[in-house]
Amino acid sequence: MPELPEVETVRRGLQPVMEGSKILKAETRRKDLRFPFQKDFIARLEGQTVTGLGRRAKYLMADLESGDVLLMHLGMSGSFRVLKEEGQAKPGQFHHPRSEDRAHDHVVFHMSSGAAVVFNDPRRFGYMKIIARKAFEDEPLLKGLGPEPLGNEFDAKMLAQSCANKKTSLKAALLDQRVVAGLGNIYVCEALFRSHLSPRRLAATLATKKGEPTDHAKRLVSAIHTVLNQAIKAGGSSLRDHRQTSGELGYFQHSFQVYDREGEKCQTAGCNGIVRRFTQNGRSTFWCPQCQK
DNA sequence: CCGCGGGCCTGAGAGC
DNA sequence: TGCTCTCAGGCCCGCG
Repeated sequence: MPELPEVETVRRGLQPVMEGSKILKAETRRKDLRFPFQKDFIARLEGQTVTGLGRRAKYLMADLESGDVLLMHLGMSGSFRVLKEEGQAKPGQFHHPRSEDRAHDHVVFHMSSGAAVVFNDPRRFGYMKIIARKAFEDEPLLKGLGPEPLGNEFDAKMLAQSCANKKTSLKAALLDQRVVAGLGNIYVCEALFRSHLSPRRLAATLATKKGEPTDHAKRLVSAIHTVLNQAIKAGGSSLRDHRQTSGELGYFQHSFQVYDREGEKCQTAGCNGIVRRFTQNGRSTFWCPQCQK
């Protein structure tokens, strides 16, 4: 499911019920997600106050007063729901609006704010890991990540430099989390479309021979900013699994111009192209061959 | 080091 | 109705 806008939407939903609140009880309902839970997973969470809830790329990070950080990744199908605890008398019991989903509720945090925070993940590509804040710099999961696409350091110059020596397509480069961290298949397709750049173009063409950013690089960075900001504002894109923590759907999928729109007319003004689909590095690419060059 | 393809899982939808 | 096949928003790992 989730790319940066979906993860950011989830972060904003969890923040009010987690930040400044204590984890009274934590439950894991199986021994693993993508990886086995650490043996001391529960012990390091229970009794801890969450001092901050942040995001890095597609990771959620809960800072704990102990100095630990709870790292959470939604994989392909992970989602969080915020539910109201039904009563102090029955810890572990909470109201669930979609009872048929209970089979994939794998983790629950019972917060002192009165919220039950439930992690659901049918495919279990998601995972949670607790790391010490001191060891943050060395964390292998985070170590190679490139810049935040909405951060100050990500600009045309930086993008051009990191693409300059790449031997791969622009599509593959943008999906590479070492180049820019947080984009996935949907937003790469949409950003390329909005900047009229072909997904097949060589990534290295974003830089001149002197390593300066081309106008293409500037257009692309600007399209990435626009599409991510609009998607966050829309609560993300709900194709299958993504939900806001309230259970509401995101609605940016209605604003897709190419993703999942094979065969439809190109929306670029004055273009009479048709949206096409092909496979690049094992993933579907949607684009308009007419106006993306 | 880099780029690519396989594999990890479950579920939805298409086609027969 | 039900089976089989394909595909899905991500990313680690091993190979060449």
